[in-house]
Amino acid sequence: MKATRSRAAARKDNKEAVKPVEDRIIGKRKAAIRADKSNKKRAKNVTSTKKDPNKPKRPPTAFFVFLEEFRIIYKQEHPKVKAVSAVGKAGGEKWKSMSDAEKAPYEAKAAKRKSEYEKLMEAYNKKQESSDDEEEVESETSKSQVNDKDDEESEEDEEEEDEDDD
DNA sequence: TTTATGATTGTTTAA
DNA sequence: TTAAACAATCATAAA
Repeated sequence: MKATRSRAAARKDNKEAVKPVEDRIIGKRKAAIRADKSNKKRAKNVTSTKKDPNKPKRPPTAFFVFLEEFRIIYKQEHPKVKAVSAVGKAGGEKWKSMSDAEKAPYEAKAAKRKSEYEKLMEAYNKKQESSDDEEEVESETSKSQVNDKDDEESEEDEEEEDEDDD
């Protein structure tokens, strides 16, 4: 019921309602987002901008980076839990419980991701410039995934920075 | 089969 | 500056 038209209505509603930001509005937002997102996955964009042929996705925030690990741990302790919301709630709670020092490593990682994101953005911008008239033929249907199995990204620059002095 | 949804917080972005 | 949108996950439900 909330889906479909809700996605548009929700967005508008929120705007008109102008409700507090930290009131955990969620729920509706994501619902709308999800709908749009899925749509964009197959189509193009959702709103704003014009069209992103291959716009880089936003880098995970420190919280998300932490969540990635937390999810694994959570699953280990709760192998029966299959709800994504469960991990989200638990992760969020823990995240708030963590200190800045604990989040530091996660933030560092997120920062790094962001760095790459900026780089991708540059390329993306360039592409837009190039695509000016050139209709980017999206042959994703054809290409899809060739699966070259070249996935070797063992470039793990490990930077162990244990800064616990405090 | 495929897409949407749910829940978390942080970052990003557009106006 | 502000408010909204979006980032991942994954099993399940609905169309």
